[in-house]
Amino acid sequence: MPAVDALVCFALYAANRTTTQAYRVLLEPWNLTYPQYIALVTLWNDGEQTVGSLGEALQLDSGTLSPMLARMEASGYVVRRRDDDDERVVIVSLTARGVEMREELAHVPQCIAYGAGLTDADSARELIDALHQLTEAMKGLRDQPDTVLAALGAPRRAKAASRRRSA
Amino acid sequence: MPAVDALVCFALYAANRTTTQAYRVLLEPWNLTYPQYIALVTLWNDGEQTVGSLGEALQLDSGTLSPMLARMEASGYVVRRRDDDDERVVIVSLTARGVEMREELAHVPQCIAYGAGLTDADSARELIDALHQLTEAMKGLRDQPDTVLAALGAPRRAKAASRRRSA
DNA sequence: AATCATTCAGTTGTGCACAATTCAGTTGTG
DNA sequence: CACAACTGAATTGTGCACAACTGAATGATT
Repeated sequence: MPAVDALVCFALYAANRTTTQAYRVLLEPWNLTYPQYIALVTLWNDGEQTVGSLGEALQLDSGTLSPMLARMEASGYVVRRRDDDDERVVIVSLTARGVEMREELAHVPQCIAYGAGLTDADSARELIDALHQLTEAMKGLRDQPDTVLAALGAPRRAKAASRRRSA
Repeated sequence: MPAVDALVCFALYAANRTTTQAYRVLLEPWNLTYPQYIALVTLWNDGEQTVGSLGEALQLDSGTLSPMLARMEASGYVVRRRDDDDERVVIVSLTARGVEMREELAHVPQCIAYGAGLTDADSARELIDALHQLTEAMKGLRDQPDTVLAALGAPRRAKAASRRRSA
C-alpha cells in the first residue's frame, strides 16, 4: 500500500479508472467507450443538441468531442448536420439505431449500481455530494491558484495561467 | 444540469478531471503532469524500484509507464538502468534533481488539501473510504461481470472478456 | 456596406490509459 | 544441455483530454 494511497486525489484517480474499466467490459459488445456512453445518455435525455451544449453538459471541449462524435457517427449511433440558421453550429442527433440503444443498454446503470452496492439512494447521494463539493473546490483552485498559494506562503507562480476555455 | 449528473460515475469522472486540472496549474512550472507527480511521490516514499513495482503501486502497466518514465528521464528527474542480476528488470531511481523536487513541491499537497477544504482529517478519511469501497466493487464487476448480469436477468455477454494484465 | 471582434466547430500536437504484441532474458523440465 | 514456458519491459495502435490554433460564419460598429 503506497504512500500516495493516503491522498484523496489518488483514491479518486484510481476509482475513476477502475470504474471506466468496469464500463468498458459492459459496453464492449456495442463498441462504446464510457465518454461515448455518457454522450448517448445526454442525447437520450435532452434530445438533439449542438456540439457546444453537449460539451457544456459533459464539460468537454470541441477538441475532445469532434473526433469522438465522428467515431459515434461512423458507428451509426448519431448524425451531425450544420444548423441552417447558423452555419457555425453543428447539431448532433440520434439515429434510429441510437434511439434503440436506450433499451438495449438499460441494464448498464442497473448493473453498475448493483455491482457498486449503491442500492440505497442515501449513500449514493452522499458520495455524489462529496464529489460535487470536491469538484467545485478544485475549480476554485484551478482558476485562482494564487489565492491559495498566498494563503500558504508558498512561492508564487511566475505567470498567470493561459486562458481556460468554456469547456 | 444534465441527467448524467445523477450518476455517481459521472460525478467521479468530472471530479477526477477537475482535480487533474488543478494539479496541472500547480505542476506546470515543473513541467510535470499528475501521473508523473504521483510517480515521483512513490519514489520519494519508497525509494528506487522496478518498473513493475511502480506499476503495481500506481496500478499502471508498462504501456503507460514506459513512455512516461522516458519523459521523466528526459526531464532529468529519474534515471533507468537494467538490473545486473536480472537483465529483464529496469530499475527507476531519482536523480539529485528528482530528490530536490521533494522540498520544492512540498506546497502541492498542502495547496490541494487547503483548496479542497479537506482540512479536517475525518471528512477526507470518509471520502477516501467511500472511494476505496467503490473501487473494490468496480474491480469485482470488471472481473466478474457475468455474475452481476445474471443476478439482474440481463443478457449475457457473448464471450469472456480478454485477459486482464497484472496492472 | 466595410471592417473588426466574437463565436463555433474542427484540427494539430502532446500525454496519459490500455489492449495486444514483441522480444530479450530467465526458469523449469526432461 | 536443449528447449519450451514464462516474465518484464518496450512497442504499436486506438481513444480520450486538453492546449493552442485555424477558419468559416455571425454580429457589432461605424
